[in-house]
Amino acid sequence: MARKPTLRDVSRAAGLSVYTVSRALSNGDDVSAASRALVLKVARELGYVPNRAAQELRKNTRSSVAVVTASTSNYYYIDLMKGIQRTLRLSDRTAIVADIAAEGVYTPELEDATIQDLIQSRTAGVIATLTLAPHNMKLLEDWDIPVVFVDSIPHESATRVPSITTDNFSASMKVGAHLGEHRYSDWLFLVYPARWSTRAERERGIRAAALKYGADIEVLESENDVESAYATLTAYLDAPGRALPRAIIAGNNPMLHGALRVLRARGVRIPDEVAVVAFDEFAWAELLDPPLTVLNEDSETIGVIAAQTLTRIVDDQIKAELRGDPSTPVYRPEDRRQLSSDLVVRRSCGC
Amino acid sequence: MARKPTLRDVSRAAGLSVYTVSRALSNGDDVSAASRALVLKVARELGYVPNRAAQELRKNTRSSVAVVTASTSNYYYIDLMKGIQRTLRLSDRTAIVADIAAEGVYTPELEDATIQDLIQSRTAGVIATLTLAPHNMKLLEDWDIPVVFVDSIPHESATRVPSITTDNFSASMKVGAHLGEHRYSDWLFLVYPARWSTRAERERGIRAAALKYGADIEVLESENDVESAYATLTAYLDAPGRALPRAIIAGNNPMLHGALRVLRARGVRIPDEVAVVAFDEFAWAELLDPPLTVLNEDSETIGVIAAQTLTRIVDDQIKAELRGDPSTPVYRPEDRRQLSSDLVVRRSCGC
DNA sequence: CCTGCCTTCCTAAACGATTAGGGTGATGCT
DNA sequence: AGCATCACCCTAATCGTTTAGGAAGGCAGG
Repeated sequence: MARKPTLRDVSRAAGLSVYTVSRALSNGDDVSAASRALVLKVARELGYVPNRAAQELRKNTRSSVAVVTASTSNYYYIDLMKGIQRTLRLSDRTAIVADIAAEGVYTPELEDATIQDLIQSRTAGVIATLTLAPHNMKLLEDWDIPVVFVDSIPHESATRVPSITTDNFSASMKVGAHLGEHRYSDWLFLVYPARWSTRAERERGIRAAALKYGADIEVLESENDVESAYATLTAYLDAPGRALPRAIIAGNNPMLHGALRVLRARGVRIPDEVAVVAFDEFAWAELLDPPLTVLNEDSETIGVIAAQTLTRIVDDQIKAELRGDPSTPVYRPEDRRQLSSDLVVRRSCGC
Repeated sequence: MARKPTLRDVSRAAGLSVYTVSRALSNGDDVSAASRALVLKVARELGYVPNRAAQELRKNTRSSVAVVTASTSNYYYIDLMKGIQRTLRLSDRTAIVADIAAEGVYTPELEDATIQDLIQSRTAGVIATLTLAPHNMKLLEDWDIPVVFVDSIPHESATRVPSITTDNFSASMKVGAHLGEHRYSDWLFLVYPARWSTRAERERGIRAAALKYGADIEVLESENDVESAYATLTAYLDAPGRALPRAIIAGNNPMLHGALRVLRARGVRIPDEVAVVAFDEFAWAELLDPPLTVLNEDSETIGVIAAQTLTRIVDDQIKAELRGDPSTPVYRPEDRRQLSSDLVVRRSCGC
């Protein structure tokens, strides 16, 4: 198109002022039925589409929400996004995904750059899947950008910030209890670093369960990807005089994948020699060999609730601003939610 | 923060004009070293962050690229996004994901609304994973927004629009040839609808291979999700007098998932009774029972190339605009690329 | 006829950045 | 001295919207 039509073009073509055109298009009053019809007709003919940058600048509003993540290759992420997108659509907002792991590895520099970028675009709000650096939380707070954590918790200094997680402690207890009932007495917990904040509660739950059932528990930490998990577990098992554990608990999908690869490489039979259970349900679990017993945390629902919470906070901000009140986001205590989860029992646990 | 600092605030605090401040911050010349240092210091102290809406409005630039998809739950999508994000980051652009399938089902209305939304935000460009309706292509063209298709092709009216796909015909021939060499003579191709444009070439390749190896080929179409695939295949096999095919070719991940579930439910042994091969490699394929023979199409590379192509087109547009030329996107013939792919041979084919 | 009150529309000022065009001294050259 | 050149900085217009603050006309009631 030679020149993209603007409001002014429509106004000229319709013989009305930009004011009237603007009002007509935004369904405001102050416009006669005849004018409105004319404006709509002309706008359609010209193919007018409002410029959102201009709207946002003038109205001081923003329409997109950022999802900050470092684990787009984790499968639970797909369901999470599904829930988020579905919910945001209801309030005409869009999600933008900001992955702060370049080539699969998290870097603090990228986190900083990303946050800077989000502030530049004056994002309406942030949904974070991992704990953000305190100075970045400060930055977002300064700019009145609300944050909601999913499956992760904020830095301890920000205890008011909402967070939607599974009740990881209870979940881990469930996992542990199941192993305990099988009378396995020697567990290995293969887990990602504490930067992903679910780690702490999951470990606490597993340890509590081990204590309760009188099992030995070893916690083995690996970087959060399949290759690292494979290497770490292999090195662990290769240590002199080390015997196979009776049960392996995989902290998430990459840990599970690495562990299964190790067991297969060594020809270890599941669950006869080693039982396996894992956190985070995924589509193929039912078809693996053997079908996997997995903790299902319903990430789609988590996504929905997170998006609802954020939407509410943002809407409250807008209302406050209209009243002339400061637009600092207001967090409610009930925005901190822990969802329960189920153990999907299949075959890998020995059932 | 009470009031967010603007360029004017910085200029006042530094005792310089907005012009000088703007130049200093954007690394332009026309500014003394002393002033620049002062400006940077003041800007940092005030916590100034430029407002991108204002920048984009004034400079008539845009910084985000939209990925239009209807299959976020397909696993290849993860790798695709990885490639796209990684590439866009190099030119300081961000990807926004626009899913035009609500609740997993594609709707034309949502496609229209999404395109409208993209034009409102004056997206720099679009990467589409499925064929878009002709009137929407027209709209994007009117607004000079370039489009690149990945793993899909544009509507026949838009033959110049770039498209990065695997060479699906050759790929299917490879799949078929492998089955042919196993001397299987009775194939079933379980496949998604033609709305996903890879369907046509994949079917053509499979048929060609069947002809070449003298095999019988049946094409069974299902909606593009696991449940539908399961239902469709079950209904097919339950028809009176129907025998099991010797080999099943699954058109993509959801088809494969549905098929495997059916075979498991019926206690069919793979590959002894029925061999299975599938399109689209995915992480768990090596761990399934049995490990799956799969066509690997390297979606990450596809993502990278698509993003590079789009970036180049957009950059050309910007240059043209600076020269005063029309900013219609220019597509080159070599932007239509077909990538080769490998068959990852594991066990499910009978090897 | 005057007044008040709608309804409908307009003018012009924002929003926060970029930048064309112009000004001011200092410096160097003839 | 006179003049050109340069480095540095400023004023003000501009991008495409929204909206406060009228203004004009019509109508009803006194």
